[in-house]
Amino acid sequence: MDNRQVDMDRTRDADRTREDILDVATREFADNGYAGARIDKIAEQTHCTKRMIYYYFGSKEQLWIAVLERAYSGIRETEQGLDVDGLDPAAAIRRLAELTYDHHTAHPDFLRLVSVENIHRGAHLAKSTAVASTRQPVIALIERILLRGHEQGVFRADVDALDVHMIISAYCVFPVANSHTFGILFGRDLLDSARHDHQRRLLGDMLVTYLTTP
Amino acid sequence: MDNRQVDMDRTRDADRTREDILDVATREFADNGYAGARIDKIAEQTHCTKRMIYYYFGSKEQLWIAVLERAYSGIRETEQGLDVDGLDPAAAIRRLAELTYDHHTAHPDFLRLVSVENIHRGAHLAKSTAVASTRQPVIALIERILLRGHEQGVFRADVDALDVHMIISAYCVFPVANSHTFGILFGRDLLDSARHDHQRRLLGDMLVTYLTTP
Amino acid sequence: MDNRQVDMDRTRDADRTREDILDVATREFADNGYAGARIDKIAEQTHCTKRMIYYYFGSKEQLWIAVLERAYSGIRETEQGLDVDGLDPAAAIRRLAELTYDHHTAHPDFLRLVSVENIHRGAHLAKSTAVASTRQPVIALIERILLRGHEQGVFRADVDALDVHMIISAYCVFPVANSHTFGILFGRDLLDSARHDHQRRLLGDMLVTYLTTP
Amino acid sequence: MDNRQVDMDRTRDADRTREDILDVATREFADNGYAGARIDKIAEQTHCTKRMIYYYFGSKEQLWIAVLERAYSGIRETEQGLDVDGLDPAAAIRRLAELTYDHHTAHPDFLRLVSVENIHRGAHLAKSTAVASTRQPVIALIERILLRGHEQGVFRADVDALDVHMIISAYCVFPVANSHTFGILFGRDLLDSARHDHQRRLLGDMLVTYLTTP
DNA sequence: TATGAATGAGCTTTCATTCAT
DNA sequence: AATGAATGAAAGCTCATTCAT
Repeated sequence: MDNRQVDMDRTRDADRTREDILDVATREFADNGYAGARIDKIAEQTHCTKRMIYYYFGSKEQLWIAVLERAYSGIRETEQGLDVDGLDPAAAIRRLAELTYDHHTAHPDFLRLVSVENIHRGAHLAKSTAVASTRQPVIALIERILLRGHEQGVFRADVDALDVHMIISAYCVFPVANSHTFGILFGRDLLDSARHDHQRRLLGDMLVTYLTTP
Repeated sequence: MDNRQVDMDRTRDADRTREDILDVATREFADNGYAGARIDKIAEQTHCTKRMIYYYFGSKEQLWIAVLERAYSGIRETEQGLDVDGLDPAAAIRRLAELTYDHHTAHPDFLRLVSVENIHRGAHLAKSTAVASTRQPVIALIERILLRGHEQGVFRADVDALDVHMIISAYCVFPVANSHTFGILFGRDLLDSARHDHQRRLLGDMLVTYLTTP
Repeated sequence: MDNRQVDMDRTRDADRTREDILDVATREFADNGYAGARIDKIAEQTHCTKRMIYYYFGSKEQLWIAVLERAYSGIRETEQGLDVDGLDPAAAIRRLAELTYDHHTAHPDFLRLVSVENIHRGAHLAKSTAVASTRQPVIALIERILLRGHEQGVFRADVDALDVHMIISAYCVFPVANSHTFGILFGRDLLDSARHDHQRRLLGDMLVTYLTTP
Repeated sequence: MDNRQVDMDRTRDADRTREDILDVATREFADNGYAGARIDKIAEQTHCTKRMIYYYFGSKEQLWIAVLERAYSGIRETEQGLDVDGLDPAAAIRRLAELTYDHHTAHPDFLRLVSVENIHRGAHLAKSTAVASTRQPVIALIERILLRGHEQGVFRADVDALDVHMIISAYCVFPVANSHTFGILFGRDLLDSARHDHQRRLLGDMLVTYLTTP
């Protein structure tokens, strides 16, 4: 192997190690919160030593930020993979709502991380230039759909895209972020796969009904 | 003073100390999560010593459970203070939604505690007989309103009370529980008092529109 | 034993533990420098656990400051125990020089600590209000002696008390602070007790000769 | 270029790298002591990697010894550059004292290294054959001056060259080695350039006065 | 000659908890 | 009912050093 090849292999190994650490750290932070997460436990479940975690990430806080950043990049990619150009406005909104619902229920760890970060008042996310400074294309997307709906005379005019996004987020976050306490208090498992379709459809129904009522 | 009087005073002192500890502990847990909360810091801000916390509550976990129980009793009292008998069904639903919205935005610490408890998969709440075994009268209330609405022909029939409760909860929890990350990512402060009325009305509008659309 | 007695005993125990820690820490810091000193080693040689060191002093740095403060209080007490009122000016200066020489050669650890603190640019001493803000009565003492000598016509007039103090300090510090490198390079043990009297007398001779030469 | 030329270039590069490392290491050790110095920090400030430091010096301790050796060679060269043959004995002593004073105030890092080495009881210097086994010509020089002074009837006879050297060293080392603690305690900056001439002259005055007083 | 990745051992510090009174 | 002193276990983190190439 020539030197270039060797360097690429090393880089690939290093990247793999980094990803490996991030995978395990995501689970540990999501399961135990920031303060409850243990660097030792992360090391144990990784194919590397605790020392390497500091070698790659510098500190527990920076590891946490890296975990957060990667988690946020996931939902953004999902949103960017969405193509609603061929759909009528109501179907487009419904499509976005369903996509969000599916992503959140499929990635409970992501929302657990978000909960933890909110407990810490977003202090770490605010530090992350990678996340904080990113434009959120989903808002522009909703704006386009709402405008199209209004132009076609099917949507009411007085609706704000950020409000719509908040409604979708709130509805999709809740069953994941609060499933345990809700389950204990009300005896219903919000993540029960038997309820998935019903619950997802309810969001679309409610939104579309609201948007199409004059 | 006779002995009985002395005992009552002691009891009152003890109660006051307990409440004092719970107040401080609520803030500490809400601000730092379960693992991040420090018994030392709670003791510092209380008019008693660390040893007293153990005297009254036995352990950090039991203190946490006591904090949770007291917080849940707050929302339950609010709900039980609600009287919708004089209102038509739409107004009644709107009233409940607004009451919930107001309670949650007025008690952000409560929802922070709930977030923390969900991170821990509700393990402590499940242990608490005080909370877990309590009937949730709010569901029965919603059922009565929905039934009345259906009987009067103003509400659709195919709506589940628990779904309605989840919608309300999701919408009311989100601005409080996720205000920081949402603010950083989308540049809008969901707790801005200037937006309070608009946001609260939007929930009622959306719910009533949905319920009254055949 | 009544409660007051018990409290006093506890206080005495606590004080003894503190002093015990300071004794051992003084040696450890003097032997290894600030960074080289090990909290573990201090704990080993103390009748208490490592945890207690943090209980009493809070951090390695604060322990270091406490060690420094106690060391400086030693030389100050020695100086304040000095009474030169009955001596003529030349004898008084000689007495002060000898006292300083004896104190420094008798407390090599003190000067090792001072060396270490100078390596750290006095950063910790500057923080210590106990030491930094203390008046140094020795300067006033030298001023009085110099004035008396001038009034009696035996001392020259153009001498500054701080210069005299620096000369004494420099001469008394060097054999202790630099004994090892000097010994290796020049083959003479400056702390050899056989040389003590000669070296001590030389300082007095030189100072008095200088002060009394017009 | 022929092979010999290539080898010479390599050697020159290697020498430059060595010097580069020694420069940076000198500052790092002088600023932080032996244990406080960080190989990582030295590497950062050098135009080479950490691995190279080990390649050239083998270990932290050997690097420290190399730093010490180079520092000592500096003062020795200064002393050897001194020519007092044309001066009368008093002027010669004064010249030596001034030269030493100037060298020490001009090279504070050197004395910081010496302080650090004394904290470690000269253990490393003793290992260094380069330094420990070197004859110290300065002593012979002082002996010659003293002898000449005595022969000319201007100096007293009972003075030892090593004592004179110690006096000079003590006086010249102190303002540099103890400037920080002295400044904090007595409010005078011993390295203030405005005081340089005065302080340097005082040493010569005192020495010459002592040597010339019968 | 040169390097990026990796590490074992040990560092300072923290924390919920208990002991003795 | 109340307390100051004390602690074992483990946390996050660091450091001089070496491996593989």
